[in-house]
Amino acid sequence: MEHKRNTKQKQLILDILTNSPKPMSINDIYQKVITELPTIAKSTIYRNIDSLLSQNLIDKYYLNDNELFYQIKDNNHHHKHYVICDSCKRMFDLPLCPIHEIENAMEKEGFSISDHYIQISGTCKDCLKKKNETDAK
Amino acid sequence: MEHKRNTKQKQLILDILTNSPKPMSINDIYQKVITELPTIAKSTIYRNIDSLLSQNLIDKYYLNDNELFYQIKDNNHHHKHYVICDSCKRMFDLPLCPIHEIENAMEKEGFSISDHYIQISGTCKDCLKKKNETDAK
DNA sequence: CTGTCTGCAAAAAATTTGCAGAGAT
DNA sequence: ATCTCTGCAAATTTTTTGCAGACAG
Repeated sequence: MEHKRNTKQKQLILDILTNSPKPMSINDIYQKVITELPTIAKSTIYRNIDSLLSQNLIDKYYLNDNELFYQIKDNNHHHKHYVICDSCKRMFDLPLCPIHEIENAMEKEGFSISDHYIQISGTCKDCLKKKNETDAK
Repeated sequence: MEHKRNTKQKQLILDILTNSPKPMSINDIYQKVITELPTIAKSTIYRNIDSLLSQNLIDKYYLNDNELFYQIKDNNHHHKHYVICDSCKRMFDLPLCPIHEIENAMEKEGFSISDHYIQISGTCKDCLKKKNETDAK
């Protein structure tokens, strides 16, 4: 069995994802990486993202537009519950997780759940405030 | 303002999506279309899918793997609640919609919700049954 | 008729792969 | 020392675009 190694390229990608307040696309990551490692090849990004996914260190998913996004796996969010502000793109916590009720209901009907994904979008308190201030002018 | 026209290509794509019990990828659609219209160009599929999306006749979303899927818009599901069987890819109804509770809690905290999306995946009753029968052999 | 839509071919964009050398363990 | 990872270039795959003719309204 092959053994995954730690390289500065991989570590850098992981650091960038760890410090990003929001999910990043391959291009987001690439743009950020080349400021520190200008000679890196894009294929290295692809290969490391695959590697990190298979090591279960990051999550891959899909936002509203046409791109895949990657984000560090957050142990407090192994259920994928996202709340995203349309305006500032920050992500917030779901105040409650309703999935267990659903799970119970569905398993009663004979469906075995392996995964779930909840994404809620809207405008956060801060952006609403800004918006109101602008409108008032 | 340009006016959208109805062509047999577009109608065929819409019919195929209407009659499909499950979401289809661009390739799924293309493979199906060429059995009736062998000379159609793939770019026509892309263009018509864009057109149908902008007419709000279909929904676009993302399943577990790396592909975009399209599905006819179902008026009973304007909230995007999907339950998908990993095995047969059929889609089922959510037995209950928990979003209103969450909505209340979040709006209390000052977040204004514009959209939400719930996807639950797993194995359906039928596929579980098949699986058990196979395992038993 | 007036434009939009189509098929084709070509272009552009995104992702994957082969390889020889660099670097991690 | 071994074997994985990297950068580069090329190959492949996916999506978009330009154009002249077809065809819907």
